[in-house]
Amino acid sequence: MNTDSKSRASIHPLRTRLREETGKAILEAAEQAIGELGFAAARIEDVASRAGVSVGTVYNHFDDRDALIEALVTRRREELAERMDEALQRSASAGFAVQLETFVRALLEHFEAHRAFLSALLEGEHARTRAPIGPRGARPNAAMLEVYRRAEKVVDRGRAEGSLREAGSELFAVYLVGALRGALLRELYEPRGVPLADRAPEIVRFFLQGARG
Amino acid sequence: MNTDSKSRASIHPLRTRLREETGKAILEAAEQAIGELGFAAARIEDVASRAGVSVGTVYNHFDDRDALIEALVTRRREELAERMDEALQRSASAGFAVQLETFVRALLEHFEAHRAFLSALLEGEHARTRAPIGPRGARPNAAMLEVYRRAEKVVDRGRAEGSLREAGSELFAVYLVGALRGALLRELYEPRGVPLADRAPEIVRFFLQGARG
Amino acid sequence: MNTDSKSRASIHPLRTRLREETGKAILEAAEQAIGELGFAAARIEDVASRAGVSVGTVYNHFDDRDALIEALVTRRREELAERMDEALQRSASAGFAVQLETFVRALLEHFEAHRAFLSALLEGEHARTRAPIGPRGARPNAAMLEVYRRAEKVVDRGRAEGSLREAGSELFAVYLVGALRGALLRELYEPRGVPLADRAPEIVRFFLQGARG
Amino acid sequence: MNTDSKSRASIHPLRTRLREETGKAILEAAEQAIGELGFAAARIEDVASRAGVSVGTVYNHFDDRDALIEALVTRRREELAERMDEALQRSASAGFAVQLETFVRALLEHFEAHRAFLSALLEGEHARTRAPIGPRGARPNAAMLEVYRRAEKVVDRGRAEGSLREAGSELFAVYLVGALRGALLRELYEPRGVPLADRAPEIVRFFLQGARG
DNA sequence: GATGAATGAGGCTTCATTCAT
DNA sequence: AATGAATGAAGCCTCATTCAT
Repeated sequence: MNTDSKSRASIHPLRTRLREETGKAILEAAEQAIGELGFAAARIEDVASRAGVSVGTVYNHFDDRDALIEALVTRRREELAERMDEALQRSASAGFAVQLETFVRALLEHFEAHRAFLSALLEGEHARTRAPIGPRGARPNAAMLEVYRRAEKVVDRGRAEGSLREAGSELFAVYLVGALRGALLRELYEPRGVPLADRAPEIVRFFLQGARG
Repeated sequence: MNTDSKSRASIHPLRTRLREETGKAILEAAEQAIGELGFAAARIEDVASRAGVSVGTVYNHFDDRDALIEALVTRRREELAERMDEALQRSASAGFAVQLETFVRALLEHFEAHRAFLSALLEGEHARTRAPIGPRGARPNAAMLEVYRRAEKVVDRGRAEGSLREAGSELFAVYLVGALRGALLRELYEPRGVPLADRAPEIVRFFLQGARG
Repeated sequence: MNTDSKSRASIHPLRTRLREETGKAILEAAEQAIGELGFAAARIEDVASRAGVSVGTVYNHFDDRDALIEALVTRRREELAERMDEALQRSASAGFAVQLETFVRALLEHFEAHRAFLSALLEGEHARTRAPIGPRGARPNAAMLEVYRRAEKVVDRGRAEGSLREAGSELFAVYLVGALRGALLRELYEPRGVPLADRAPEIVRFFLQGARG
Repeated sequence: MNTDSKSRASIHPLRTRLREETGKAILEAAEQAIGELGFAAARIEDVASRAGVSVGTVYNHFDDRDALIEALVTRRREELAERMDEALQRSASAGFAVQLETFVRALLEHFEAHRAFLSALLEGEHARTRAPIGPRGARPNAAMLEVYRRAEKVVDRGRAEGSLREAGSELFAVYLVGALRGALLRELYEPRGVPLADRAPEIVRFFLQGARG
């Protein structure tokens, strides 16, 4: 959002609150619009109408389209990071397998909560807006980087304590996230009634033992 | 492409050949442009200039932007399908593990051959052009469906002959493709010198034994 | 026009008024542009510049080029219908010959008021925009249908009260409108100083007595 | 057409003949295309395909689109002029009323023979192609001028020999042609089985006696 | 701050015209 | 001469962004 909301918080707390409410409503509308229409097709007008405000108001809260999307992605990424970190901390003292499952479950839950947006986010694991600026080339999006970083950490622990083998382990995190992502997309296309998070043990088992054992 | 090229092919074989060359050149230019700029940002002009033709020529070969993209995606999908089927047949008489690796290798090779485009294709595992078709949001793209279908077949064989366990097996294909996809994206972001296909044994081992064994 | 202008009219009456003004200005600019350039040659840009707005604004008011033209034609047709009906009612109690002349005069006056546009409207007594609707070719345009309908009514009255003969009378309305149209076009090509409406008695005399009597 | 066909007529009579055949076929195709699609919408490709030749061939015969249309209009106009003149001469020695009817009949027959094209020709009694060049403004098309000229002549004779009154007579030709045109359009929209030419007596009666007598 | 009409750059598409074969 | 693919100027339309109220 445009203003640094701290500065006047004490002077106009209500106004500030309202402003923040509107900002959040716009972000949620953007998530919804992008979920329904995709990054490329979602127009500012789509966001505004879903938020129940005018286009002008959207621009009162965000500098431009890119800033809006960036704010949305950033916020979701931070929420995801928090959730992952919380899960990792909570299970830090448990065994590796438990921590692993806790981590996987956290991811599944987060995606379940933002299923619509997820669709569009996974769309570009490497984010890309309309007008590419600067030298093009694939870049993993920041959210996925956060995920990979934590996944690496968990894998590292497993390897350190001998729960995972060394050979070929540099891609374990990648495989784990990939398998997870596969499960998510499948759920997206062929939704089952079951909560997504219930798949966690199964995924962990696959990760640890593979499809044979 | 627009042609019913057969009709006069016998009269002007050269011209027909040239026409087909142009069509192919445009498709390749489209692949390149989309690879560089993304589905949403690639303009017809970008395609035309990369193909060394004028915009008008693109429209002499394809009805509109969507038709061009569809033609490209379809062609690549068919090539991929052929490659997968060839691999499966070639290894049909070999053991399950060998067939699995052959299959994985075929996928890796195909993606390596179309690395640029791949980036954009994975972008939307659920394809979505401008106008989302129908009210529905996510749909797996046709190419991925072809992949899943074959992967299921391979997994089925493994399960049938007792090489894979039953429990949780309905998502094995999904995990396999997911892990593979993870490896591909990683390669995209942090390319190594090694041919991608060399990763096949490692991925198969992970799939069969998991990260523990 | 695109508006459902009522919805917020009470909130911003001024803005609503302005919006309607703009819409009307665009319609008038379209009439002018079409009058000068013809249906086929008049570009949206021509309309916009004559209205003193940008292209975008035209599209804020009308869905597309066809909608704009349709709106214009419809509006003029309705005005014409009103004018004709008013004339017919005003002269309903007068004698047949008087009513006939009043009717003719109303038509002449209307066309005089929209001389520029008239040229283009008569251009296609059978309307035809870009895409001919259906496989069929010629269709009388709606405005002329309105004219014919009223002309038939007047003729019917004349016949009913014995002022017109029966024989061959089914085309009398057509002849009347045709003769009128001829006079209009002549005026268009070789304008005289006299108000067009002054020709009414002459035309009526020709219609009733022919060129002999 | 481009070449002055006389120059080589004696050297390559066959080739010349073929060339002329093609040219005529293209003109007829153009008439057909314009009849179906309208002046504005008929593309060179539409003409070429109807003529069974390629676009290039059209350009081998006519300098550009305007030249093609002009050639078509000119040819039809000349045919019409011939037909009218023949009718006038044939009936020169007959009475005025007979000549009038002969003239009207000739017009009706001509239009019947080119009904499709007629539709488009009447569309613009003042011709107007895509890109208007020079100062715009309504101009009667040349074909109609030919018609008016002859109609005036006939009317003049009638007036000279006292068959028509003087008062208001300067527009009699205009009324006559207008009434005729009305009848033609009516036939176009609501075709009857009867040959159009059979309407001649009726129209003449209306012209001479009006709708009353 | 909210509103929504106005703006105009930019993308898509058409089609008259050219020209190598 | 005929062919038809290539060309590119020009028109339609969209939508991010601005700004007066």
